[in-house]
Amino acid sequence: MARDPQKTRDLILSTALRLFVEKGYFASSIHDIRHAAGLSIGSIYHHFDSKESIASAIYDDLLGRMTSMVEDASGSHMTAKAKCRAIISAMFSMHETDPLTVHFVLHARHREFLPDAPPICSTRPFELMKQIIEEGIASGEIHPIDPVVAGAILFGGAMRLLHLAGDGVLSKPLDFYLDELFEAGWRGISV
Amino acid sequence: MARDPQKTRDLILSTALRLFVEKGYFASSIHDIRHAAGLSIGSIYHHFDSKESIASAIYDDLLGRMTSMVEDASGSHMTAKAKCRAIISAMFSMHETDPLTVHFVLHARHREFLPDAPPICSTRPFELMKQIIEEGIASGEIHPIDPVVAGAILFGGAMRLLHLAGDGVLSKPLDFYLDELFEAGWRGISV
DNA sequence: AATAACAAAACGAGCGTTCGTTCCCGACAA
DNA sequence: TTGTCGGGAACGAACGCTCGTTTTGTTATT
Repeated sequence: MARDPQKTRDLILSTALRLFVEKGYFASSIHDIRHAAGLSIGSIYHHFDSKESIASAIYDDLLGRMTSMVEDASGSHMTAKAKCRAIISAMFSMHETDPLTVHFVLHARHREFLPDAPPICSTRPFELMKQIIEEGIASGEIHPIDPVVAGAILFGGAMRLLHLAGDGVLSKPLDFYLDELFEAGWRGISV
Repeated sequence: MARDPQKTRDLILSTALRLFVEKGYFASSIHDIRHAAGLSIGSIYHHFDSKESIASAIYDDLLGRMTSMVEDASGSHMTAKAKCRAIISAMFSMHETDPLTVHFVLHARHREFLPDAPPICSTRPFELMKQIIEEGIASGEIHPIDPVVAGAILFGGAMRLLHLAGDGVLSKPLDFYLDELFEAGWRGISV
């Protein structure tokens, strides 16, 4: 086995992520991860304190990536409309390149095995989305309705599609639906 | 203990549902249910074959209730718009009277502990919703976009709100948002 | 030589489940 | 009325097993 600590650590994380998504957190034992990664129990516990800390590391990593994705999308556009579209587009293409990550962040019941994690809707990326909506209302781009409702229509619809894609019930790739989805969602909440 | 088999059975189911929602399926042991319900292990296994069959019974029950709810809402209205609104309204009021059930059907990763259950989006109630959307497109009420997209906008937004309500992050009761939500969603997909 | 990295075996708690037993109550004969 | 059966319901100690974790031993690197 390659004696490269960083590589081993990443191997543990990616293997665990794959198993967690495929079979769920509780149905994936440390021994399963050991076997799938071709490592030993000792090696895994050398790099991580516990099974929970593996899940925690995965969660932190993907939350970080999602945050920077939303920040990028938000920072490189001026209008609320362009920002929202960029966010949804980025989430969709993230699903193509890294479906496991998106699946994990959307489907996994993190609070069930990460009891100390805050509810996902109060994490940074979701706070940013809410903020963009509020600015759009303030600037007159978006109907003066409750920001929660506007967010639910626009991003809730996108998440629903991500869910369906994760369950493998969509016949087309996600990008195929992007234009229609965003237009319909935006028409619903724009002035 | 009251020697009424039906009462005991219901007690097991309601207790299990509460624990499953509160702590998750895997974190709730049969012994926990035994303790919370004030029963014995033997009694529980007298009424159910296994822990999984308890979850299965809960799942079947709520899926049945959801199906009849959607069928009622669909049958007592003529237009797609009225049907969709009735469905969302019924789901919202179901959340008020029986939040645990809604939480279970929306949040729980059923496939994780009910491996033989079909994906929830291919169950009866969700098929019915899809069908209503398709009829609305055929009759000219709804924009001729992909039915998947229309469904995601309208029902995905509602489900997002149900999620948020389940996480306890909404300041108002769900009914408060119903009008705004449905109007925005419908404006997004109607002609 | 010292230390980080990995391997393998073993551990003990807790899980879902089993099973022999007890309890309760209606049926029915004496 | 009384007694005694039958059987469904409830009980709970105990089992086998899997889990996450710890301990101990080996290899590689500096």
